[in-house]
Amino acid sequence: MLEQNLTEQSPLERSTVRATLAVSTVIFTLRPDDESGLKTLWLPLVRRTRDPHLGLWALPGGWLPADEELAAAAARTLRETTDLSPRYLEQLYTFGDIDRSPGLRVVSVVYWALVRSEVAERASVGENVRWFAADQLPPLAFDHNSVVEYALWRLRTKVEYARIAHAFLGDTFTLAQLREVHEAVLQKALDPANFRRSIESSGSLISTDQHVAGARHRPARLYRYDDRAAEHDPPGPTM
Amino acid sequence: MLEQNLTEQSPLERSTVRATLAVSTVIFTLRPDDESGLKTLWLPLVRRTRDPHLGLWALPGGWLPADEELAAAAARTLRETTDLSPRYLEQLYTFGDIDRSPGLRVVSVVYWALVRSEVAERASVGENVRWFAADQLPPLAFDHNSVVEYALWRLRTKVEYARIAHAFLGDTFTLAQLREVHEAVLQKALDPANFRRSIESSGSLISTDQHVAGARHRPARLYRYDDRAAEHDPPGPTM
DNA sequence: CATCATATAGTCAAAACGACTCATATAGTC
DNA sequence: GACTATATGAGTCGTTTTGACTATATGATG
Repeated sequence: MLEQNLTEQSPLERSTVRATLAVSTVIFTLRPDDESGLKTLWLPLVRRTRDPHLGLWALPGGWLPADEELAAAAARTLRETTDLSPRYLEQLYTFGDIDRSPGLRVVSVVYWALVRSEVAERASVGENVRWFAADQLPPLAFDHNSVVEYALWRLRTKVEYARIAHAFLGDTFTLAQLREVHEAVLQKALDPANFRRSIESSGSLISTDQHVAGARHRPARLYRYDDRAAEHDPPGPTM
Repeated sequence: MLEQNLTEQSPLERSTVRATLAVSTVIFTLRPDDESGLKTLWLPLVRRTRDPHLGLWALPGGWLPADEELAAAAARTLRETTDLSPRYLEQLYTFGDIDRSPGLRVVSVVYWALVRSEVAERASVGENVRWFAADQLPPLAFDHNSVVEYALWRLRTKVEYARIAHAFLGDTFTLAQLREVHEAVLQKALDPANFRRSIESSGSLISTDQHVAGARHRPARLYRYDDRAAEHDPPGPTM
């Protein structure tokens, strides 16, 4: 940045043609599939109301204001399209291929976010905002299909070693609910006993003394995510 | 990117104050420590010849030309400061805090790179380019100290599960040389037998029928990195 | 109170891993 | 030419982790 061997003028003087910065967000939630009833990953898209790619669906996002932090811009676009606050927000990747946007050189810093399922149910939907099943997307604007694909890969790999699945749930939840999240993300069934063992050994949950009654079986204990455990998470820039 | 709900004019019209895009690169190589003789991580820095932070050392980089790919810009700054080609180059993170550069809003897409040790030995050094031991850096310009710290964390975690260590070496190398790389990066001794076992089971190397002679002991077999194995590496945007 | 369905606990073998032993092959030394 | 130092490369052993499986607990239902 501000490397001196190349730039003898200020960047604004040097070139009239500059890359433009945008921020986009891949927002995941879990909701029951219409057919199977099983929970699957969904994400909101916005319809483009201008060229390029007018009419196509695209990731929510916008130009980066010079006075707004990157993560704040991602959270804002998330709020504006879904009326939700992210339970988890992390930078995914920066996409900057020259030809990814016709005409203008656009470099997009993409974030990915997780929001709670129940809240997302009543999330705003309109003519220009719609939720799609993450693995059944139509052709999207720009390179957004591959962006989503990469975000999906990141979510699926990270859920296996990081404590992020609880971001889809409320403050307290049963192990069965947490397992349901893992199963939905990984798209495979998990053994309840083994799942319990691995979660317990990770020390990421605190067991409350509350139970959920009403079901036609032994009541399940409610757990809470252990915030103190987050201190042991990998370092580096998050959010 | 090009989100429509927010932006009713083109971004250029909308705001005269825009963020400026830069690309920087953390370039790692291995070289023997002056005292211990053990190989440690080193990286090249450039001295700032203008404000802000005039005189301080900084990561090599520069403004992003609108007609150059992000990774190409990273590789170019790498070539311009070290005269080397990267054996490994990957996007690290995009740093964009509002106050990270005084005055101007600069968003830096940072790459990290590995270059071969032997070649880096004769790499260009000058008044304004110098190599530093990665864990003994002076106070750097901007947020570059934390950038390097994050790059170091990324290198150390990734070398344990990805096949990147060979990027420090030549086309063929002994297992002892590869182990020396791992030991230098992880800063701990590794059991030769166990290291051999894990590498062999990973299937990332092809054994040649060549051996290195001259040493006062049993000659070690030379191995070659298996390019076909790279197909099984994680997907997503690389380089 | 028998039954059902899931929560929770426990078992067992295979695989992965760390620490360790030992035979092998060269170059240098006597 | 025998001996020695040294690192390669193969193998052993016990511990930990992991996946598949079995068994028990408990409230709701009829």
